[in-house]
Amino acid sequence: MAGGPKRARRVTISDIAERAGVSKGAVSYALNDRPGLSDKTRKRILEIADELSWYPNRAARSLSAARADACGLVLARPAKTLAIETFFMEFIAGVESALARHSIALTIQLVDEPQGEIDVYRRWWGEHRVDGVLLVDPRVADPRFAEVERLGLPAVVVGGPLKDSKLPAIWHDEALTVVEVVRYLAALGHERVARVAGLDTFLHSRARSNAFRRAARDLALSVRIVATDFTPESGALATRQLLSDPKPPTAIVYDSAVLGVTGLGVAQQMGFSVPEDVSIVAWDDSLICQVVHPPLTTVTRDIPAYGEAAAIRLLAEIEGRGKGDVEFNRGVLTPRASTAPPVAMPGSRRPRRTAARAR
Amino acid sequence: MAGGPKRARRVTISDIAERAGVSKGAVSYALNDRPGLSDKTRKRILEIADELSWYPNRAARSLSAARADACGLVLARPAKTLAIETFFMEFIAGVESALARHSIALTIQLVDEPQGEIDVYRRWWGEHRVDGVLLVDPRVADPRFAEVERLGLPAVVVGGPLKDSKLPAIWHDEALTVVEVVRYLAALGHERVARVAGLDTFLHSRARSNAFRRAARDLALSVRIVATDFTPESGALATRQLLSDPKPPTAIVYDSAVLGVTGLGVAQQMGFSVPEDVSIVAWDDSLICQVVHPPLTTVTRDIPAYGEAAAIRLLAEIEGRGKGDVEFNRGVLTPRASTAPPVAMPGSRRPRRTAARAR
DNA sequence: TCGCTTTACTCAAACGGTTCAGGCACAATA
DNA sequence: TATTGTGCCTGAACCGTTTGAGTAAAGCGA
Repeated sequence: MAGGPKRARRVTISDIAERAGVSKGAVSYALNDRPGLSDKTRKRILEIADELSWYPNRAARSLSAARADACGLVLARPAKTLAIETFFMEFIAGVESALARHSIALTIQLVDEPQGEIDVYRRWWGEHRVDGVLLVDPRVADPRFAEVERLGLPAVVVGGPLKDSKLPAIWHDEALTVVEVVRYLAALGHERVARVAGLDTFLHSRARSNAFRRAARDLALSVRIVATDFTPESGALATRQLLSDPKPPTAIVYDSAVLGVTGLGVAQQMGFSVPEDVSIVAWDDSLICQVVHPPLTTVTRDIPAYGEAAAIRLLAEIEGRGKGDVEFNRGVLTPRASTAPPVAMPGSRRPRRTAARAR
Repeated sequence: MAGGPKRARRVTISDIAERAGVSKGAVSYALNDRPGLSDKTRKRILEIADELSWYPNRAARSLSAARADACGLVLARPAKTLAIETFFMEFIAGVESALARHSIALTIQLVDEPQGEIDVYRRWWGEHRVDGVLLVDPRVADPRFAEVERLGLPAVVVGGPLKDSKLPAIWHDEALTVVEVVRYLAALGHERVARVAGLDTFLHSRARSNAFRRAARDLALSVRIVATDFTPESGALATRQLLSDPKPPTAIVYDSAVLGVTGLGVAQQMGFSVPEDVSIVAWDDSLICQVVHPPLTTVTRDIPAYGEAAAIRLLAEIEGRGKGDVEFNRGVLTPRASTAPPVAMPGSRRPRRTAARAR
């Protein structure tokens, strides 16, 4: 009671019915564009609804329609890496724009660990809080898929396709893009390429690593892959490892924008000039890749559009008109100044230092 | 019908009542820990509920309790800048963690323009979709406040305090932090300082600008302020403007991490050495500030904690036990390598170039 | 034994929509 | 004229939960 804001009683269809001198049922028909009313009455009801600025009570509607008019997204990455990875914010923006068109809300929850994610799905579905969910960051032997199927909770996996689950997925061909990148580096003349990968338990990261190794071997390039946990710290470490090698790679492909930018910094700090001594490619583009010097060559995807497509597929799934996986446009290479032909340094152990930074 | 997932009928309190041989009312009392039941019956009911893995149907509960058990957050910045600013993701993480403890969902919507934001509030409140909202990025003469008050929608403004509205706000003392930063730069020996501000319509940005100007004048420093729209492009432009001056500032304070990193890049590209020729401070910290070279001196705030406090205040407001504004810990200066005493260059028009980049 | 309180429940009405089976008036048809 | 529609609308049940009113039985003091 202590001085909370006054809550005006909100308008219901009964108010409209009373005012229009008809029954609740008639009002419902009018508001939902269903047949069985004369145009005159329909128009009058709609006008009154508008005049009273009526909005349907979602709880009431959900209760009888058994729909929540909301979709869910659980993010299970540590808050620290979530924030610096622009992927998710862009993805959410895309999902949102698709859902908003259908007046469907997006409910978000952040959790610490994968098991917590499953608990959220159970609760959400049990409470009828969501009609469906998007599963991101599919993992190897991911326990979420079986649980979601068991619950009967409509879901779309972002990334895939999945071999061990019948859940629909939206994905794009990572392998083709990887081949494009490796071929590009080979064409520039690179013979020793490396990849700083993300978590090897993530399907997409693993798929890229496999494709990378294969593509490099096909082109007879020497290849090294170092795994990270997507944190800048681990990316810096990986870069140091790679560049400390007696024969360091002349091109490094990073699995995210953050890793790429971090790697660039470390390389420059170690006295390597980019792109002269080492070329750098980052996987997802982000404005941060464009403002560093040199700007990074990246693999660019339209992430908001990806999110939008995922949401559209989920809505189809919820309405029971789902039909298999969706293949999305693959990422394409956007060359910038961080990649160039390697400067030959036959036999030399020490990198050329064009812009040495004092200790 | 076309092959959508099968939906198992979900458990209701009637099922529990039947199984326990009691009425629905009794079940409700047991599940809500209300008096009027013997311990034995209560225990039995709870066991059955657990066994059937029952979850309360939120729609039904909302309908009778007139609560939505959800809070809303509308983000009205362009998707592009939203994604690169880590502030919001961190903020959301904090909000989320507080709400999750009360099993309250967070509903997010992105809109293009401020008017759309108001429409969303109207709809959300009309539909009983949320119990309250957090208003971010308060502006000068912000139309949202009056509308939210008119609706009676519980809200907490993030940033403030507000002069022209009775809405509760959570804020921290920008002026004190600004003074700390300016004093620090003055103590290092800087005599010409500049600020690359965000949108001047944002209250927090304006507050910082005012405090900045005053603090610099108090210390007899020459001061320049350039406004941006928070995009990297506008930050780059502002930096170029400032550094093209015959007597360029020897220290620039940027209003965001993105602006700061962009500014650093531009400065270095223009042949200015950081921190020798120009010191750089960025307003919010982010890992990206730490991985560039040199790492940026920043104003650090605990943003997740800020979000958490905002959510807690909002919950209080919703329950009608609100009590004025909340003052949060102000940001503190975290000095890193991007700030140092300026290198004197008496009369020289050209900056010293310690690490000139070609062209 | 009676009256009174307490305990432990039941019952039914909300909450705000949707939906379906009528019903009434009027027109068309046989 | 009787029958059959048809258009337009009403009334009531229903979705799953909360909640206040009602009640039967038990407990208790006198």
